[in-house]
Amino acid sequence: MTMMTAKDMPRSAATARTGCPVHDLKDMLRTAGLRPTRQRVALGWLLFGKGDRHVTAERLHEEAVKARVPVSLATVYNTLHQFTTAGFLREVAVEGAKAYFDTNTGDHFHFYVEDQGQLIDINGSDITVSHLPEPPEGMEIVGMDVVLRLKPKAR
Amino acid sequence: MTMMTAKDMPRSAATARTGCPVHDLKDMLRTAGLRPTRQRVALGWLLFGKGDRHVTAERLHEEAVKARVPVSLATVYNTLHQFTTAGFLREVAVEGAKAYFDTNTGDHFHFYVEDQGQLIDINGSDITVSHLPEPPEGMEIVGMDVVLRLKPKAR
DNA sequence: TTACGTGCAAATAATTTGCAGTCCC
DNA sequence: GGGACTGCAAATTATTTGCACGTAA
Repeated sequence: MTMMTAKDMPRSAATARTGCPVHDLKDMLRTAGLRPTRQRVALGWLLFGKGDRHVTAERLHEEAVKARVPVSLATVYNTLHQFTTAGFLREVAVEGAKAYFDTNTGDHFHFYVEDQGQLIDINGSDITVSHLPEPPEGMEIVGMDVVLRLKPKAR
Repeated sequence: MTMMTAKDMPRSAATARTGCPVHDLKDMLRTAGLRPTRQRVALGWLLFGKGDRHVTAERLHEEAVKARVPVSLATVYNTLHQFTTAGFLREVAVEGAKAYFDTNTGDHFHFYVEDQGQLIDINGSDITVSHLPEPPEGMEIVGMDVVLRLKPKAR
């Protein structure tokens, strides 16, 4: 492994599909061995229905409640982890205790606005990481995180 | 900003000094406006006395207790954050709720062994990140994290 | 029907905070 | 001596778990 750019990255699982979104979602879930329950379909709809997103469990829970899909916070956590295990989401570690989940499942890069706790995708950039070192014996690289931390410019 | 390699990175604050280590430590603290209390000197000693390290608050607390420097976990947290604010440490976000503190304060790169929660410096490597994108208007890039996640090789 | 899911509330884990007592300058 | 520092315990925050009940296949 030596080189990788943002352009190589796979897109999110949902955008690869066509046809009836709800039907596709159910298929997605079944393929992963997950029953397409009301909650999972609703959360999947919120997550994959509008392009790439970054959410915390708490924010997704708020959204679901607003969308009149009452679901417990615990189930949101369960579902996010099931989706992650299934490969529909990727967990992004940025700082502190908050876990962010990203619908763009490939290795890719982020801006992180420290003061707002906001994650921003770096898309279609020429950003390149080269000369990756060999992993230690018996290990393999399973992912790469690149986070550029932002702050308001001092003036 | 376009290019940056591990070789450009500054070393840790402590290794830049010479002479009596304890004296230097106290100087370091005073310079940062921190009183050189017993606990802070002891923690500084543990942190900067043996080259670059990565610690969690909990591990450092264990070490301090073993080294017969009883200090409360709360004070360890306080001290780690004070050192970070002063620029002696850098916080590394890798995953979950754990915060790692690194005595190497420059932007640099890590391996992270997911199963063991272990951080490994990538030192003296040719790893290069180029073509960094411009930050959004009014923002500036204040740091970069690159984490390569490792797992035991499947065989 | 029946195993898988869900919701709730309680349990954990990591970290922070309030405050009374202690220590450096 | 006085404000900065520390330790303890309680409070927060983010997340997980146990278990009775509900529901998709």
